[in-house]
Amino acid sequence: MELPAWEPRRVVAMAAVLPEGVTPPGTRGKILEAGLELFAESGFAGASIRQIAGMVGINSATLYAHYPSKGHVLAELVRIGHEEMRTRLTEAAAGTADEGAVRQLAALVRAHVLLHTDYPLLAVVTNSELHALSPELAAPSRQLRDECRRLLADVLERGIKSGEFEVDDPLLAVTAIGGLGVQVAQWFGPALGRTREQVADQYARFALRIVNAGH
Amino acid sequence: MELPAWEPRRVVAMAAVLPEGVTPPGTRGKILEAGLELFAESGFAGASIRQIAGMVGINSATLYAHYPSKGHVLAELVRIGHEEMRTRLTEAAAGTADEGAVRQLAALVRAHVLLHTDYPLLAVVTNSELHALSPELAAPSRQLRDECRRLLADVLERGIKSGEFEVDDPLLAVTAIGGLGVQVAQWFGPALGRTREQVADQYARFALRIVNAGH
Amino acid sequence: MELPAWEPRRVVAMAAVLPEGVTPPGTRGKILEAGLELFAESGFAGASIRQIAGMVGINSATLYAHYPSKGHVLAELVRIGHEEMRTRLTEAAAGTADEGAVRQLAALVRAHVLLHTDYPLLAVVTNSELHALSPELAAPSRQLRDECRRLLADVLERGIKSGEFEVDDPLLAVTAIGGLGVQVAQWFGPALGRTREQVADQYARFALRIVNAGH
Amino acid sequence: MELPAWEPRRVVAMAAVLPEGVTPPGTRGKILEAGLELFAESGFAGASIRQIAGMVGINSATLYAHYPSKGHVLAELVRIGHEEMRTRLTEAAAGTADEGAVRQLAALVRAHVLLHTDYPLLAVVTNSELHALSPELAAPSRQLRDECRRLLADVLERGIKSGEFEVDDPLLAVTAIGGLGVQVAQWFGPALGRTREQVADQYARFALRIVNAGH
DNA sequence: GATGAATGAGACTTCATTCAT
DNA sequence: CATGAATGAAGTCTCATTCAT
Repeated sequence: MELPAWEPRRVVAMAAVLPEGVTPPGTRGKILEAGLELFAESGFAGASIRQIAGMVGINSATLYAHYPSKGHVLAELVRIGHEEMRTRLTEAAAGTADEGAVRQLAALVRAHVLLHTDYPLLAVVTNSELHALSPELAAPSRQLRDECRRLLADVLERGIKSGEFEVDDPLLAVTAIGGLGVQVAQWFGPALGRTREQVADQYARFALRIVNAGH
Repeated sequence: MELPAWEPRRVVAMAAVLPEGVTPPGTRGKILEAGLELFAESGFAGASIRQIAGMVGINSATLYAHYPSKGHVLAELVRIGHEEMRTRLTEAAAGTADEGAVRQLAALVRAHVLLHTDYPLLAVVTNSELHALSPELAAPSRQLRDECRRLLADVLERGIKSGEFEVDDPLLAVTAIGGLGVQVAQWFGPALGRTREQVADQYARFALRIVNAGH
Repeated sequence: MELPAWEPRRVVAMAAVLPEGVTPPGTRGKILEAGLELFAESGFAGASIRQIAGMVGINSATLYAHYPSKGHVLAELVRIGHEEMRTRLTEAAAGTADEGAVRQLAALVRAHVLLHTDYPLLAVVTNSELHALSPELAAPSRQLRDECRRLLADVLERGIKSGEFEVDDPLLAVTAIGGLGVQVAQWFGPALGRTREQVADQYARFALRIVNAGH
Repeated sequence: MELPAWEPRRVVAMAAVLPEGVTPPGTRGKILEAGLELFAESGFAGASIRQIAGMVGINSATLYAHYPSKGHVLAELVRIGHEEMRTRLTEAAAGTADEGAVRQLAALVRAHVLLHTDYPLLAVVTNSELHALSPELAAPSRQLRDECRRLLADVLERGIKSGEFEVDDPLLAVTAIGGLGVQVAQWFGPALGRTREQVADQYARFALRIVNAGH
């Protein structure tokens, strides 16, 4: 097996893409995209307001006409990331509510993985920079995050109750499955030679095996 | 299922512990431990030389009598982390060389997980701050990291060849399994209510299921 | 004797009141009042154009439709303050032109004190922020100020010549008497428990004693 | 009477002199002196850290090796000023404790005036920039200030009780007398053509007249 | 009149690092 | 081995002001 070269960077992907419809118009949106790229690459502390402004092509003071502080730029990114996650997972759960836990878990994991293949930068920032926010700025995102964890835990519980899943330690299982998707953002890219769908399907199968579905 | 409260911090663990026998004596060692704690909590860019010195109880200028730069402190931590990983994985592989791929994979995953339960701060720094190092300082660690990935990949290939494992996409499987352990560092702690052994055993089972061992 | 608590603020009074008939109508007047309050509290350098605009409820750019610069707001306040002083002192002098120097000095000091009890914020700004103006903007106010000092000096000279006053050092006397009133603006307020008239009468007596009237 | 030209500056004096024995040695002392001059001339908000550093001849960052913030420089100046005032007034009161209230009041006013002729810049900063300090930094100075006001009030009460003074409104009298000295700092200088002793003696006589001593 | 966006300058402060002692 | 003092660069953010709309 040939292992692709591993790069000591935070993310492999490069394009700072935000979900459709959420990017504010004009300068405000450009600031958000520049912040996304720089926060993903260097972390919140490692990215400077001047770098962001420079990437946008504005004076660094102009940034403050759009966001009251560097933290607010991160907060908006983190909020967008968490809302997209909540939307996608909720839709996945809702779309399979009438089906068994197996299909619902698969749908959730697929959605989770696709979120990370589609917006790897956003996912990295969302997952690993939340700690840099003040409690007030972090609060909305924390709540969304809890909702998502709950969603996955509920499906697991449902499958266990119905006998579809066989799990020794449900908490560890939900943690492991949730972690699977998170990691995707750090290596998914065109160099991998696999489509987003292929990765999502494969990871859904991994998740089903972890819970011993079809035992 | 009750989900433990999720905290937006980089690590749950608190004690800045380094593997036995590798901590330099005296001030040099204290600097390393302080750096470990601060880099884990705030990242390389977010931690300052004065914070480190303050935690050690020395003047920030004194730090330069022990390390030539802030980057060298991180580099030593990252090197220690990678060497510990290499050592543990190599020993796990060597100790099961005469057994089947199933037992060898289990041993590798157990070792990988235990590395992250035993040195969560070091693991976080090792995994997520390597990008902050210059290529020269990062080079030794990159090589160790490749060795470890190779180790895991080889076991997988062996198991596939022997028919013990049944895997659609070996690369994704090795990636997923490797990622399992990495995540452990971010949430393992006493509040979890599980011992390191319990987590390691469980995760080893997850890995075996992912490769469909005992199909 | 119970000393009222001393507060390290520039003024005790709070209402930003301007003399009747001099406040420009509309936004222009509101800017002037906001500037008065902020310059009195924080000084010219310590108050920002945005604070002023915020207090008025307009955009900071709008301020420039009414005044060409921050300095011009201060200049107008300082001019108003000096003109009010000149008006009041001139009237006091004119109203007692036919009486003796004793009554004229009393009238002048009373007027001076009442000016400071009635417009303490304006007096503070007028007295202590003139230095922040460019020479051109400060020139008109400097002239008014000289006129007022001249007015007081003339009464003193008259009283000395007539034998009503007995003064060792006229310059020091006029300086001390002038300084008496200036200080009033910094502590006069409702908490003092004395009316403006009481303070004015008392200070007039102090002035007469300083010049040894009725020796 | 010829009135000396009045300058719209905060102080007439120029030399940034601190009381003997209180100036810290080396750079720390030079920073204090530069801060004294600039705060007196432009106020706390109007003087910049770079101006101070420039006047000392150091990089602005170096200032922070000696004082933790701009506010701490002002706080030390204000403290020195208040301590010098307390020392001088206390000595004046103590040196005349065995004499009558008349001589004690004269001694106090003389001391107060001389303080302002000797350290006019320090007096201006001490009197008019205390408001710029945070409550914590201002606290020590506020206490000293209260002590001094109490000292003057006590002498007045003593003189009233003994019949040496005849005062309608003691609070206004103590306020007026205290204000006399404060103003001195703003105009005393060589151009005045009077020595410090002459001004102090004259002002002491003014004070005694205000309280109607020798009626 | 009023505004949002923009800017160059500069505010205070912290950064990693150096060096004489 | 340790330090205090120093520095140039850079940090985040606010300043007064301008201009097209």
